[in-house]
Amino acid sequence: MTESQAKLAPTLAESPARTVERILSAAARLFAERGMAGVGLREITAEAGVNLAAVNYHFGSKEKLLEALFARRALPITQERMRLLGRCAEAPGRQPMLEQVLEGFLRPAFSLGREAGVDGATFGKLRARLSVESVELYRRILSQAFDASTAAFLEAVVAALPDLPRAEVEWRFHFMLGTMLYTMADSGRIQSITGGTCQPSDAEMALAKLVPFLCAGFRAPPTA
Amino acid sequence: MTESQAKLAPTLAESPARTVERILSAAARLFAERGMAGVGLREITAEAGVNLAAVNYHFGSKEKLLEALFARRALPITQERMRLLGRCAEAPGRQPMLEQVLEGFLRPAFSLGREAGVDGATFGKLRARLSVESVELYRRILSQAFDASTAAFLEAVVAALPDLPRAEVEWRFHFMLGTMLYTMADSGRIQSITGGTCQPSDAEMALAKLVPFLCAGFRAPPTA
DNA sequence: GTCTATACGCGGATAGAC
DNA sequence: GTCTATCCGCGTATAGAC
Repeated sequence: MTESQAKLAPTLAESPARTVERILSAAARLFAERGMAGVGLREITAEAGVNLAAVNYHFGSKEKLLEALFARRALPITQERMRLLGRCAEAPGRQPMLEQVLEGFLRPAFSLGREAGVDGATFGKLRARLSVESVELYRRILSQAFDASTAAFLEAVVAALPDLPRAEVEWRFHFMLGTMLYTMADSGRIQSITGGTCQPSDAEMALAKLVPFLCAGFRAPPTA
Repeated sequence: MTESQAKLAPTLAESPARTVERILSAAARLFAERGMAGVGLREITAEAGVNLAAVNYHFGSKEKLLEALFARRALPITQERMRLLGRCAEAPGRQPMLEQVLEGFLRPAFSLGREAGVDGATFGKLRARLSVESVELYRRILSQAFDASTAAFLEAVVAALPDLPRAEVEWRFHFMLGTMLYTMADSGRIQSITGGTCQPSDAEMALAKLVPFLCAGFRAPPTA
């Protein structure tokens, strides 16, 4: 707390007063690995090396802890998304507009979030789980974190496909969310079916396969 | 249990000895609505009108109950899938092979499972939730229920796209699973973003939008 | 302000009475 | 076969140490 502590901080110290960070870090990893219901506060606090009650003191509840964790991780993703969207432009030598927009939407989701010891893929799993739940709290968390930037991308796709009715674009955008989230979830199903030749955990490969697939789908003729 | 009971069964009876059925029915509805962690055994047994311990007596555990429930619901889906796959054929006046195969795969998932008071959509939500979890038990349940029929459909898609490398087909098949499961989950995200014009809960509409989108994606040129 | 020890109520699970 | 009583671990709340 005081400056003297910071000055004297030993190399191998327990990093006192960083309780909040330690909890967030442990919770991020454990929630993402085993889900909200699969891990208890006692395990989180043990891993973080703090007292059980610290979670409720600093965050208020297990759910609020998730909320805090999520807000922190989602921000860099949406920021990077908006930055990439701003860079999209029709120009000779560049990819078509639709490809640029989809890549701008998908890449941050796959590659970002590597802070505080939890990589982006792990956070992606947590996000994918929350995304299929119908718990009101989870829907609120996701809405708050992603709706604004996602809506901006939907508009960009609508603009990139002027001949497609808006309703059609919305359906296909919904399908895109499905492919994105299911790939982030890395459920192991496709490996189970094929024997492991296809590895959704390879983010760069997933992007390379996903963007052309989705663009072709978006460009299909409108449904009768 | 005995024949005499069946003969004398009163119209409004508590249906004794149908305890197992009553539990399965209640659990199917509640699990699908609020997820595995969101509902307790006390609520399930109360709804079923049976004693708390009956679940553990008849099934062994909450997880085993889920397993039993899932096996029962998945079977009609895979059976219908295989029946439709057998009917797929290249013929004048019919849709192209790929469209037939995808429709055969997707339609039973969206429309089937209406037994014991729980409609297909509700079961679909449960299925979608399990599908993004990394709990070993859930993976085993899904594998056991769906791997065989799914593998058969993967082969059919490979055959319908002879110019596409197998690895490419596998990636796209994986993407298809994502669109299917996310649509079944009916997460409310697309409604939240668009204001509700697109309704994934409309199974017939979802199929009509999904099949052309996916076929176009499958038919995209192979990735470099 | 931070953190700890401790207690309460509820969850799934189980042993044993009937 | 069925039910009651009980167990242990969970999230949570709080009193008080530092």
